[in-house]
Amino acid sequence: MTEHARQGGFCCASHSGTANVQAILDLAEARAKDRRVRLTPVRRRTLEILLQAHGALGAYDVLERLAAEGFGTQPPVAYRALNFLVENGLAHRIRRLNAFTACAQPSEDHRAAFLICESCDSVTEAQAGAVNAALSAAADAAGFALDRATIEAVGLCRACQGAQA
Amino acid sequence: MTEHARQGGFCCASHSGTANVQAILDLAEARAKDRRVRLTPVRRRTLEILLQAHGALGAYDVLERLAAEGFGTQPPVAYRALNFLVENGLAHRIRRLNAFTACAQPSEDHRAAFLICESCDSVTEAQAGAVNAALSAAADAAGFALDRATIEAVGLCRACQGAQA
DNA sequence: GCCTTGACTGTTATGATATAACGTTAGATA
DNA sequence: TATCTAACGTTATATCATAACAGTCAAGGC
Ligand SMILES: [Zn+2]
Ligand SMILES: [Zn+2]
Ligand SMILES: [Zn+2]
Ligand SMILES: [Zn+2]
Repeated sequence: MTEHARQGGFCCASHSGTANVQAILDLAEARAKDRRVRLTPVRRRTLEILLQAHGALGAYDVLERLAAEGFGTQPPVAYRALNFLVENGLAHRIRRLNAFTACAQPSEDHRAAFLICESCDSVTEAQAGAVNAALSAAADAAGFALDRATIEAVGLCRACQGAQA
Repeated sequence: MTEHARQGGFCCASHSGTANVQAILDLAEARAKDRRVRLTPVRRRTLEILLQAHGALGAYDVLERLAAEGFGTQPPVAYRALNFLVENGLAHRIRRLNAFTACAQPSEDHRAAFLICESCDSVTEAQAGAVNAALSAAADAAGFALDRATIEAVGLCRACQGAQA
């Protein structure tokens, strides 16, 4: 699901180097230590899979890859690893796509918004400070104690606007 | 799914009168005429079911009620009616709950945000003008052509804050 | 009026997403 | 090493959603 064609060795800039991936994996290790949770092999590998993915991946996509590498073959294997990553701020769940994506800025305590392209299914993580502030205000006005929020925008990414849809 | 207990004849103020329900049904009729679409019996009844519901209803909940009243018994019956209502601004889909809810302000061209209570599963439709403005700005900054958005907040409603969670 | 046409309904069948429950394994702790 | 718990992998099942097709109905052209 939601995987776009690659062109040559790498599909795009954000996947053309391992430097960034490595940095995030290092950060994940550090955070796990910090929080006294374990970044086990399945969990780590799941994060790598998300980081290397083009766009968000469904749980069953992740599972397929894990199974091919000798990890478990059944859905809970993928769901557990993905939920771990989400709980620890290393991945996000994109509800509109029934999919997951690695967090692009795991070092920040950000509440992200996602920009989902209807044409190519790409998912971009946007800065959502202002959006969350506005949402907090709206929640306050309603007497609602806001914990967290899902903010997902649908439209056309820059690339697909040129090619239109 | 997501149905809370009722207490006596009616569960709460928003369901204690038919006046508002009737007004919305009338508005739905008018809008259908306007748009040259048909508010058929299943569709109308589906809207009524949502309006009378306590919180959001899953498609299969709606289906169960429809089937009991002599409409079709299979999932597409419910999904089609629900999709019609959503497309015509008479209902909203709550992705976090895999559920649907009648629009509380169908007369406005609003882009709604939803406040979902973790404790009682109630869903409140909040004014989201400012939130959408902020989201538009974030999308612009990313070169993203925003079409529409899903904004769902999770937390505690006013009533459940008192009773804590 | 009556026929054409497209929208609507209902069905069967299947696909896609997600979790419950349980026995086993492996890390941490003492 | 003994013990305890988190994590893993499995089976089984629950839940959500759509594809495809046949019969029905209502609006618009003649
Ligand atoms: Zn993130
Ligand atoms: Zn695109
Ligand atoms: Zn609404
Ligand atoms: Zn509540």
